[in-house]
Amino acid sequence: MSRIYITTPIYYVNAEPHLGHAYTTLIADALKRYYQQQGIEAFLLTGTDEHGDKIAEAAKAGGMEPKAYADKISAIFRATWDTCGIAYDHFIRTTDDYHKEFVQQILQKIYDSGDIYFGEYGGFYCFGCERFYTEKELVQGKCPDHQREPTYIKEKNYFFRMGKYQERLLDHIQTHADFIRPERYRTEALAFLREPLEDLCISRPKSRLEWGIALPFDSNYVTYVWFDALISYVSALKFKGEQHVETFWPKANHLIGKDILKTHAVYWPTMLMAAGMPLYQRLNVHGYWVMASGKMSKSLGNVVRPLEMKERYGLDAFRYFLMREMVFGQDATFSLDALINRINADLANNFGNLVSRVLAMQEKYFAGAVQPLGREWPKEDVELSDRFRRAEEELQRHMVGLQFHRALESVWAAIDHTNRYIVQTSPFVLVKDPVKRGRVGEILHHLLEAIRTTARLTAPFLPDTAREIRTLLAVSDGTANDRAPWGSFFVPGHKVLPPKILFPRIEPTAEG
RNA sequence: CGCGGGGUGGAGCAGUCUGGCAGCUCGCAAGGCUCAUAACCUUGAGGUCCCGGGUUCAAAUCCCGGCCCCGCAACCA
Repeated sequence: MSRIYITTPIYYVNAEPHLGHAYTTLIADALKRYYQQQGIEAFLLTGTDEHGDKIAEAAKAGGMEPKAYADKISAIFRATWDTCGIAYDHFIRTTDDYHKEFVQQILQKIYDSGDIYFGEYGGFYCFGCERFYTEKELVQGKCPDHQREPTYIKEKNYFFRMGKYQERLLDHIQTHADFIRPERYRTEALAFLREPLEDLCISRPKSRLEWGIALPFDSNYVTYVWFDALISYVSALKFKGEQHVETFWPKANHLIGKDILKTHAVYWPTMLMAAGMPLYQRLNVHGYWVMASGKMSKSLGNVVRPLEMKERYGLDAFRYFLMREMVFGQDATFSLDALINRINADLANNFGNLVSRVLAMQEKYFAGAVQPLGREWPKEDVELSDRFRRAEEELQRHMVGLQFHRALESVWAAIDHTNRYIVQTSPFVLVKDPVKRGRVGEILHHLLEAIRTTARLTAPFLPDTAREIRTLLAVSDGTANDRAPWGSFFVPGHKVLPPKILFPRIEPTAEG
């Protein structure tokens, strides 16, 4: 059986879940559901990144121990994904014991092989910020926060011989066109590699930072972010058993935002090489959500909280908007106007209303009982089923390339076709002629198939809606004959339920 | 010569990799339908695809040059 391993980044627990986190996690979830539907075994990982300066400071500010603070925020992330029904298979925390042990194993292994060495690092250090600044970050030679000159200090630290793997990485990216996608990010990664790679500082002295994983070969140091966070992708599988590492790791598909491209495209593969492990299969990079109302900020009150969106507009509507509106890889604009517009136009008017009108006719004309199809199908019936077949083909093609917006567009083209089919065949007119009752039954049978197929095709994106439609069709969830050919699914006499509003229209005036 | 993204009807955007009648949503105008969530369907108006060259039978798309806008200053994916 083929497999896929899908990961979100592990989210840093210095902030609560917002739009960016939600987007990555929701597409990961949709991908998993899609692949499962295709009969592919999928494993989805998410989790939280909990070590480091900022966490220790935030905890201190709140009068808490770092672990207690991390517990709190991590729980909020987990609860958010649980509430959103994210089908993750494991939730990793970098403070989990098995993770810390595995990180130390890898560090020891690379240290033993000679790719980690002890050296000296010099840089501009601001005692106010407790951090080093690069010359570029300094404003007129001063720390931008404290407006004072940093001190040049030297510090002994451990370094990873990243440069040693530059050629191998370059070669890998060049020979694997799909390793980093979309293309623009692959190009950018190749641009990073045009310059010689410097060795990577991977430690912090405990005197300066205690909240981290201790180096196994020097207890005066903790490992700095890279070896801690990135390795979680593997340690989570390790936790599930060696078998999981073997079967899923080579099929790893990371989903990340463009801000962490360099760490994932350059640091991570070289680390894997040094550890003697296979590289991940693909790095999938998406863009940013840009707020139409200005930069996301608490003072502007435009922070998008996933649970609030779920509460106000419904989870499926929110999911739909994010996946329909953003071109994977590019930036997109977020605005409530656009969200409401999508909900009303695509979900309420086109999709939801279609379900309503079909079920209403089925109820009114036949008390919900499905009618038989004739042996010969008129041209328009064949065209309708063909249109959905085409939609499915297009959807599959677009999903391979993570073109969620186009995948959905394809399904909606079929939905539009269905609305037109109703007007063309006019069952509500034919029904007035008793002689044509049989034909009305056929038309409605086809329309029920259209709805069933739409539910199946949109299930990865709109899981709750798909479930509701199955309920309305009085069909058990995820049955084996879900893929029954068009026309052979409903047994004549099977009763479907009366309509229900799937997506209420939202009056724009009522919302800000 | 910092890096990157973008400029397509009134608005917001796809399409550009892989050249083939310029497409979608909203809005606007006229009409139709009455099964449906005032939803649905049809037709129409509206475009120098930023500009200038080049390649080609054919360019929004490929090549060269130029102009303009926006991020990289975080509660970030």
